Amino acid sequence: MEKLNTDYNFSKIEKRWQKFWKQEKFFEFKYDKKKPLYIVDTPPPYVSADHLHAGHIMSYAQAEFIVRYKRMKGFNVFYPMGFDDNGLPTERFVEKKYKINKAKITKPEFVKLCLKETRKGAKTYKKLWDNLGISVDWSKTYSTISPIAQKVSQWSLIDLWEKGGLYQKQMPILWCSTCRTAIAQADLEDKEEKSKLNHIAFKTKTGGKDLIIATTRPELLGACVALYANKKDKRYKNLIGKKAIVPIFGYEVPIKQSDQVQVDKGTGLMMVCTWGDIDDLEKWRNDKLTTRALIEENGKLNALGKKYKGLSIMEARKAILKDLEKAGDLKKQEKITHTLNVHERCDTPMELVKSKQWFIKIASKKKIWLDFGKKINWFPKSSKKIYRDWVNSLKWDWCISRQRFFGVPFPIWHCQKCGKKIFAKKNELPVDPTVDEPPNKKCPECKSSKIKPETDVMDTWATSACTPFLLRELMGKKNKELYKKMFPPDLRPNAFEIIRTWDFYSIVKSYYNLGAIPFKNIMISGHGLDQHGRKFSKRLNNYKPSDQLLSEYGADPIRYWATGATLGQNLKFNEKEIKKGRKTAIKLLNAANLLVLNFKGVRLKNLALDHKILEPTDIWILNELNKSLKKVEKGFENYSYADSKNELDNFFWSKFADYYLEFIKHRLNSPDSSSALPARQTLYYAYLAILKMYAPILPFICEEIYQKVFRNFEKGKSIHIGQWPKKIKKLKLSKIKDFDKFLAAVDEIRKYKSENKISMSQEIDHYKLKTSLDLEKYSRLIKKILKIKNLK
RNA sequence: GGGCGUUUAGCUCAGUUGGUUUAGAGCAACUGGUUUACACCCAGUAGGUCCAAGGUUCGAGUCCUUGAGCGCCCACCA
Repeated sequence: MEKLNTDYNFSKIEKRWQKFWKQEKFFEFKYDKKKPLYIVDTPPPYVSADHLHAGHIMSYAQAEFIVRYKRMKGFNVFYPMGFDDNGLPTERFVEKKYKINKAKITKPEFVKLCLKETRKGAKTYKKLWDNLGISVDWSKTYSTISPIAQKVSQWSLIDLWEKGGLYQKQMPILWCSTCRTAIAQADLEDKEEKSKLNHIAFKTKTGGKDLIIATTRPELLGACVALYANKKDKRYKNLIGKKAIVPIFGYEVPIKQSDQVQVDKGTGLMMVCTWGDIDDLEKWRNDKLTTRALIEENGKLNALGKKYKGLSIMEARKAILKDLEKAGDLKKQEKITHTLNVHERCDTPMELVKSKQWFIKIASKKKIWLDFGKKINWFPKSSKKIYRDWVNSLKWDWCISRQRFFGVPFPIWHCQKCGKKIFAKKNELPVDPTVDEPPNKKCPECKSSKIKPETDVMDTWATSACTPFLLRELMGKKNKELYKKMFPPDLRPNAFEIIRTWDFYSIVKSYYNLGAIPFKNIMISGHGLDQHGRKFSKRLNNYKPSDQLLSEYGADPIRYWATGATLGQNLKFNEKEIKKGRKTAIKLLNAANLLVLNFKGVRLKNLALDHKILEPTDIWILNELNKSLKKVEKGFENYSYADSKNELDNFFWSKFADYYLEFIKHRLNSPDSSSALPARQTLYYAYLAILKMYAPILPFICEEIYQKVFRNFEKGKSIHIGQWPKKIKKLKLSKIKDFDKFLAAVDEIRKYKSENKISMSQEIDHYKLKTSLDLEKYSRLIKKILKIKNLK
């Protein structure tokens, strides 16, 4: 046993064991038939790693407590880390960082930059996770642009096609005119914006009164296809079925009725354009209106816009309003604040544009998604509702094609002659149709060799949603038994905001591709917030970079802070909680030193608990240990690491340190070795159990103490592998039936001394107990512990 | 407008399926303590109309109804 330095030099300690774990490859997965598997499908973070903060630390640490617990429990844990480096988020990051003009850069040049940033980001993350003690198997890393991920992702797509879940169609779709790509419903976000409600006059053919409509989007005037009023509205009742003339553009549109039109909103008369919003789209579909699609994919007005052709949306808005004003048709402008759907990556208001895109059928299968959701265990339970609500709000099929550079290509070619879609062969993946030839180089239908590649790439989620069945590919198919066992994974941990994307899409893909749920359990974490409860953000400048946090406080104390949030709840950054973690580490060191001190010169045999010689105090603490162990286990089993930590703190600080250690000091120091031996046995056993229970939360300090104090007497090479403590059996509980009275007596005397300002170590002559206690049994002990000459 | 979460000590939060005449913890405050593991400690004290109002019950922090504040999500965007 080695004496420990209680100065707590965490950076030295952390580096030492980080190196050791790496050298010994403890976290590398090796298949072992005898051990049960535990597979974790952890979120592949985006590589834009220049803003890592306590929130990232929190959510990954919380899942990792469970990982370490399972590994100690004897599970064969597979915990690889991926990086999500393809698709729009990466492109946006690179564009911003290098201030790229997309028109002036070639695709290969751009992709090269993306890959460069990707590698950099992955490196930053790896360093952070290592420093934080995230026990990832780095030998099995993947990235979503890597060949293996492309292969799985393309396989999934072809499989979807074969199963009828995939289709391509020309229709109005959600479009981002900044990113110049189709987007999905899940990529939208709300944003409040100030705008103007413009009252615009339409004329009727018969030359009656002006018809005033109110709109926030006057630039769409040239796309107006109808006016709508409610038939209950007396003002417009007579107009229904008649026609109105669109100002400036001068063509006629029908005036129709709809119950959806609210009489008291705007002017009660609304214009429908193709397309201004989702409501327009629905009316257009239901009432089979003519199309006058006006906005192009480049976000500009097309020829239908006549003299406004080529103007951007905002330019056209300005110009049209000016012309309306000139003509006297702009009757009124109201300032309003309204909520817009914007693209979450760039804040651009979403447009509806007619375009040919690829879709996965989801809107018609809500019942299946809900059923699958029920088959998965959600922690906390309430997070299942977030999922359910999202499924119920689905309106669109999942548009998975993106008109971008850096992503997984569709493994598809189109025959120019007969229009047949030619898919790559499943065993020849991955392919890039813009580079690779289609199978047999000819259309299988019409034998034409005029074949064009599909140039779209996939939505980044279309790849990351494959991770449940990508993980097993990392191990290869050689071991068929293992391959089969590796799906579905046991745990998916992630934050609540990607339930509607990563989790939902994973369920969709696993349903189509494998007919099964994608994971058995899901734990949902909250956000890390600043001390005022605000999100960490660059703009607010309200966080310290994560590497600075680590070098300032150490990994173990920060991990301790991360246990502070109840599962699924947000957690405010709290320096005091970090300090509490630091104190716990130091207290563990000090307690270990007490142990070392009392084993000095003692022959270290008979360390196993000998139930024949245990005294009531020993039995009591071991029994309390049993109780705490059960609660700590229950906490980890339910992904409630916070409960585990609270129970553990209570046991270690209050019961073990403040009571038990005080109770046995006199025995350890006494020459009466028959009493010292069971105390030593119990001390050794209970302390080691505490250390093991803290290990998932404070991995570094626990390994330090384990290696320096216990390793010579214990079989385990590391505290982290298969070392979870077991319940102590055969305790003679009949001996401690009245022990709570003894504890009450101790409290009573401590209080007496404290209130009378007597030091605990100062001996007092007499004390008469109020607590009724078997004095014959306990008075000797109490006199020793609390220094009393005569006790009654 | 709809939904979800949240509201408990000065602060940060626990409080399992309703159940002991006294609602917990940590931090902060206060009173003490050289107690040879630890002052990064120990003993103790004080501090609460459990957001509000109603209801169910022998019994409500916990269940129901209504309302308010805060946070998030969704819809409306004429």
